[in-house]
Amino acid sequence: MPKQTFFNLPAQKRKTLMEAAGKEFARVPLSGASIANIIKSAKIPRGSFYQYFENKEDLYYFLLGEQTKERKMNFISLLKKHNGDIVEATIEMYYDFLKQMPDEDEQKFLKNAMLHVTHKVENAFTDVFDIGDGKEHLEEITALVNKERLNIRDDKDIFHIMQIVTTVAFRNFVEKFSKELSDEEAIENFNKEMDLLKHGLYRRE
Amino acid sequence: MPKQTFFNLPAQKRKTLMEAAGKEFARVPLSGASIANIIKSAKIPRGSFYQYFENKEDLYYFLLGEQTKERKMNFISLLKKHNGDIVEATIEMYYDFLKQMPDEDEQKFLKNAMLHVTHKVENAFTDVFDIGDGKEHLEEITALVNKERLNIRDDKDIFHIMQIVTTVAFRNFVEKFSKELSDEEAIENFNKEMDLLKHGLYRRE
DNA sequence: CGATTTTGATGACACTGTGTCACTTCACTA
DNA sequence: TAGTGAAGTGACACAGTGTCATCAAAATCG
Repeated sequence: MPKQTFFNLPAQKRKTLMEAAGKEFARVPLSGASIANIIKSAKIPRGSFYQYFENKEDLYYFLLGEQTKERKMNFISLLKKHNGDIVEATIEMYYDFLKQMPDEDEQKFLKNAMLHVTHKVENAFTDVFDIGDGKEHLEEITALVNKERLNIRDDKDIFHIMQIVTTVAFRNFVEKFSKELSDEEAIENFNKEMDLLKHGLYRRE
Repeated sequence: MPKQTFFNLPAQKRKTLMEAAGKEFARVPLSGASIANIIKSAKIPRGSFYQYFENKEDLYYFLLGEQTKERKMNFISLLKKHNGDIVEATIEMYYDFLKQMPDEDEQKFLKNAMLHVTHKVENAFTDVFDIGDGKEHLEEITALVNKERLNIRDDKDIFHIMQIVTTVAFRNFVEKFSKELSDEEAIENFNKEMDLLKHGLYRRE
């Protein structure tokens, strides 16, 4: 997390800084990004950077979190819209994600993130639970889920289902970028896999 | 890929070098590893390192590939053993992987790899297809698979099923490391999820 | 053989980038 | 208006990378 100093900054300066960071992380993946470029582009001195952030990673994960925040917030409402159907909600989330695809820099940033996924990056995308107090949020989702339709014994299994669906969805994203699939191809693959998840890999007797 | 010079090296020297690399990559994740440490430990001059490898990453992915080679080779025989059942074969692969868990350095190396997974690392684990000529290998697997039991329309769907199963299996590994689960907990989670995959997330009518 | 060419070994060096720290400036309050 | 704590600043020490000119060894050839 950025230091308090960063949050005390005037909004404009904060925005400039984040834009500079976005630009640099769009240019190259985390490992290749340089603080020098960011501060040059944001026109702040080196010392200030360390006044605001622990290091490059600190800024990076903060930015990633910000960029995915809205997308994540959306899940609850999608769940309501689809009458508690987790898979359908995730499918629409996937579509939205593809459609939204914001400005070019943000797109490149995401691509870099996807191709150099760390455990932390993956969590940023798949932990739809982890907003604010994670516990409560998970409970909220659990309550919303339509259990009639699901092949589960108890509430704990909902967690596994979420896990599976988000993991496979995420993998499909990474693939879209790494294999440079068109939206159509990506969606075709994704739908096929979601279908297999719903009805099972094994044939029904 | 390492340069030819590396493969021309006497076996002993090559081994020493790989051990030194293993040690360094066990100590810290790729981004933190230093060539200086590796060459000091392997007692070779800096220039020689660049005679053998393009850079740190080159060595890293080569080492990763070597360490997982045998584990990957195993899949075909597991598939035969389980009469072409992909899920059962993958389940046994997972168990083997947990049980084998070799010397401490190799274990730490894997842990670092898992927690800082790049798209490339994930592929190293999940591309059970990609040994030697990928095309042939995939066909070999496709031929072996027992399609009677699977919920598929054509051979292309087998690919999606492999994708799903290996992705979820891989995610379970990462989780074992990141949440420091015991073997028992890890296996319980994993079995639960494999079961959901087999029979579907949706309830059978 | 000795000469020549090719291949490999070596470490000093230029360069890039990080994080720190002593010092300055600013904003606010007593 | 002096005093205090927070924020700003950039020079610097340090760590790491990749290259290159040079040397050594081995293979090839007339």
